[in-house]
Amino acid sequence: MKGLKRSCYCGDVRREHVGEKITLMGWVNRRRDHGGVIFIDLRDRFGLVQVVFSPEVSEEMFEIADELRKEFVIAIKGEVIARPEGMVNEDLATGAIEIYAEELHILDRAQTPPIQVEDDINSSEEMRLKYRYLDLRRKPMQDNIILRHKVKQAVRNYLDNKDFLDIETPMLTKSTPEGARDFLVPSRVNKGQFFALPQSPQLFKQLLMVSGLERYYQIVRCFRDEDLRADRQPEFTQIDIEMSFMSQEEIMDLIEGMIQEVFKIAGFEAPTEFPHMSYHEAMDRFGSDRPDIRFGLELIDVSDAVKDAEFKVFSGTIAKGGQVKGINVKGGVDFSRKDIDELTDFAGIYGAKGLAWMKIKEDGVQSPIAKFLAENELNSMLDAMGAETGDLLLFVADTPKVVAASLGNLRLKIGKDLGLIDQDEFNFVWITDFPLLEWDEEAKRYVALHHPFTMPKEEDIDLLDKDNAGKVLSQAYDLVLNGIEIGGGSIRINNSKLQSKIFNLLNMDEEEIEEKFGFLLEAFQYGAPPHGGIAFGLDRLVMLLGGLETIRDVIPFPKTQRATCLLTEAPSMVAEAQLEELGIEVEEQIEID
RNA sequence: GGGGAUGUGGUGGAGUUGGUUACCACGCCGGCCUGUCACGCCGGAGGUCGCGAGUUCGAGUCUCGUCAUCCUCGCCA
Repeated sequence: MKGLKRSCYCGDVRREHVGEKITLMGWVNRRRDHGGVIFIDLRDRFGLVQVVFSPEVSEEMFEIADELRKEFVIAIKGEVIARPEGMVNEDLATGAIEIYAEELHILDRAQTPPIQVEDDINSSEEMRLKYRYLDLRRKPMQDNIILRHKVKQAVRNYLDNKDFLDIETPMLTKSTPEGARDFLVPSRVNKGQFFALPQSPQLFKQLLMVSGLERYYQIVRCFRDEDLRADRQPEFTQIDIEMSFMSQEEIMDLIEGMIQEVFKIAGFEAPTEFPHMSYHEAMDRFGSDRPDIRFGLELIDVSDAVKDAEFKVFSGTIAKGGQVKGINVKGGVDFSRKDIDELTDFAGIYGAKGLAWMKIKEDGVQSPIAKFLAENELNSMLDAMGAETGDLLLFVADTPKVVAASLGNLRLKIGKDLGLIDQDEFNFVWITDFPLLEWDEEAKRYVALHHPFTMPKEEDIDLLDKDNAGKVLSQAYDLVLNGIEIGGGSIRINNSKLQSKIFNLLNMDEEEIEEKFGFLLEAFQYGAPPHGGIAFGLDRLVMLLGGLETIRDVIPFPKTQRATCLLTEAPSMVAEAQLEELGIEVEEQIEID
């Protein structure tokens, strides 16, 4: 660095430094060449400052400055000068001063960057990912990274103050059934055997409770080999927490305190409202277990009103155990036929076979289905829906699952399209009282809704048999922010008999239980404390705090939707010798014409 | 595995019913300019229109296939 020592950051120079000789290092953000004088905006992580090159200060440096281009890395030494009156830049934190450069050293030259380093995105995400190191020079991206850091720091401070220990758990671990597809890692020492990367440190944190560590946390990478989405990456970061001797309510209280701390440190007002809602109520009113309750447009059940209707689409569906529900789009009477067709197609994505509609006009109800409904049926529908002149009512008749998915998502779409959502609001809700198990029609067995280590509600434990298991509720809780699940947890089973019973209900035989979870059941035989915990999706939390649309913007080096890294071009082929060492053969792709 | 959107100089976009020299902005290069800060002015370079077939006298434009990126259903305890 040419023997120079950086004396301060570009963004930190202020009026009080006037008269001082300082040394700055950074990147050339912009060059303005006025012939007789050259201005450089010098950038480092902390901001921008204007550097002036004038032949009156140094003829030699002025000539070198002529060579400077965008993204050159330079060091300059010079005096801080107060800008003359009228030349102060109010938009810049350092706008009251400028540096008259007496020394200039080019530390590294730069080719013209393929994407421009500017605040406003001027390139496709594909380009940004390929040149991520340049994309990350942009201030909005650096802000995201800094926000992420602050959130992690707030979590650490809060939990540290509450006697939690940061404890690491293995990344090379055991593949388990249930849950997401595992990423596998072949074992060279034990050919033909595989480690799995953790989907979460679930079992280890429970074992740490058995070990008596009492309060554990870890900000930890987790891996799930499933298809990607805007808010799903194959590797993501979890704030993982577990504690002993705490009830569900105590855990939720503690977590609310953590969220408040995170918001404060991230520069937001601490949220105060953390309402609770049962899973059943969430599904009923919003068609989702992660309801966005920033707006209304709730789902209303009209099954009772139409169960005997001549209209078979309604009555027939109810007879088969289905339901008919609707949403009331206030003032939606102006929706065109084309608009409604589009909504119908949208509902179809989620399995709805159709979308019935009614427009409430001055002169009565306009609807293609009105003629199939008796007057009293129509009236009780309108009554249930709270219909008024100017409203558009939309109905779906199907299984409860399809009704919830289609109307729930339709509600979100219309809420967004109509601008019913306050974008600046942070709205939390705890979802509780989840069913412990869900019947999987395809697999013909129960599957765990949360995970198989979740403690049933104490009063429901007697119901744990093949016939009634679907009715059992669990001591599980999800924290939902603005319609996105940011955390989920539960009180865990700490008793090997009960745990075995759950495994049995999940259709695991004794042999499989022993092979997959023998170590856990054994651990529970040596004095396991009551315990529970929660895990937060750090990426999603930071995304929401940053007002962003995708977690890729808060992950320095994310994968594309096809799970590749455009920067490193991973994954890639490996040398034959590497495979041989692992005892792995790759099947040739057979091409068929 | 399914549905949808997009792909045009370095970057982002426009390109009409298929029609002859593919346009704009930013960036880049050169010149001028001592107060700009998205500097300005003048000039210039830069294109296998993602790739491959097909239709046509003629394809950036139409058809089919394919690849890539994004959104999404399934999937994600």
